[in-house]
Amino acid sequence: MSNLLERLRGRGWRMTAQRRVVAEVLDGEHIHLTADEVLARASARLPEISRATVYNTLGELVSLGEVMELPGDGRAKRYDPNAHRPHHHLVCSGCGAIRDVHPDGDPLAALPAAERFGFSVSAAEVTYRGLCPVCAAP
Amino acid sequence: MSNLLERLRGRGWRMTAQRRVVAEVLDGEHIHLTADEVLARASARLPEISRATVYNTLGELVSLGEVMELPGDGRAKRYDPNAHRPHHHLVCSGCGAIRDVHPDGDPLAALPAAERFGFSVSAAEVTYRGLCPVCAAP
DNA sequence: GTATTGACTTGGAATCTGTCCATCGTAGGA
DNA sequence: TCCTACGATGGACAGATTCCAAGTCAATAC
Repeated sequence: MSNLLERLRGRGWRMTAQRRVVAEVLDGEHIHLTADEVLARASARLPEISRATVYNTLGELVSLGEVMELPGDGRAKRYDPNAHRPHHHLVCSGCGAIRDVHPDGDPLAALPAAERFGFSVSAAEVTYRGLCPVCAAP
Repeated sequence: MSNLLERLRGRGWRMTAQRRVVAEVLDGEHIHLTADEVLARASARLPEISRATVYNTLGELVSLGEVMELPGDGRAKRYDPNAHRPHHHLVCSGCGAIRDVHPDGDPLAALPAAERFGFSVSAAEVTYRGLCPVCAAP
């Protein structure tokens, strides 16, 4: 992600302090923050950043393909910066922790033509559910 | 689903007109209604039913494992009554139409132990995305 | 059949997410 | 350095869901 800012600048993105901070907050592995969490972390570095700007910037990063939007299991969507490397997600039913995972094979291949209802199917997202070591312990 | 009411009664569910109507509304194949749509259809049969009751009843059906909750691609969650028969979903990126599908094999098997991070993984949900025949036609 | 009681329902307020908009500020080119 | 178009701001707004206090009723016991 360190070169994300370079890439964005190369695409004609106007660089501002706010956008830089949002991009920095999303840097790392197994990061799956809600917009509100992004706002909280960004505010710690740039207190005057506004909620609208966080939403705008996240929306732009998503449509640029740099960030993946995950349908929230609870209410809020989560934002995953590893959009350039295809992966799926493993979610703890107890505490909600999320890990990026890489299953074998292509899940798309498992859907027979007879089950496609004439759709042109282009992608498959897999969500695995279970209990993390901590929540499974009691 | 016709025996859903029997099963619920057997589990000690207190049967009320409201709960019966909500359960009836969810009867069928390829049913994926939002809470608001459930309310609208339930109101047609029982005009005085309240929104809160619909949410309460849907929440109970979900925690009883009778109904599956689908994270809404747009805003509102959708409720799928076929929870007793495992299946996955095919969603049209154009119009949002949803079909129940049954891929070959068990997607759980595709996740190697090394990718499970110590979780006890118990389920996998697959969402296929593509364009339905109507939306694919230019 | 009637009384009883605790679970269920109600409707409106509150909350949580996310979007919109008019105005102000500023990055980056001239 | 100056301009200007694009970005940021914050407050209003909207949609979805949850909360709550008060009223209602299904199921059980008598």
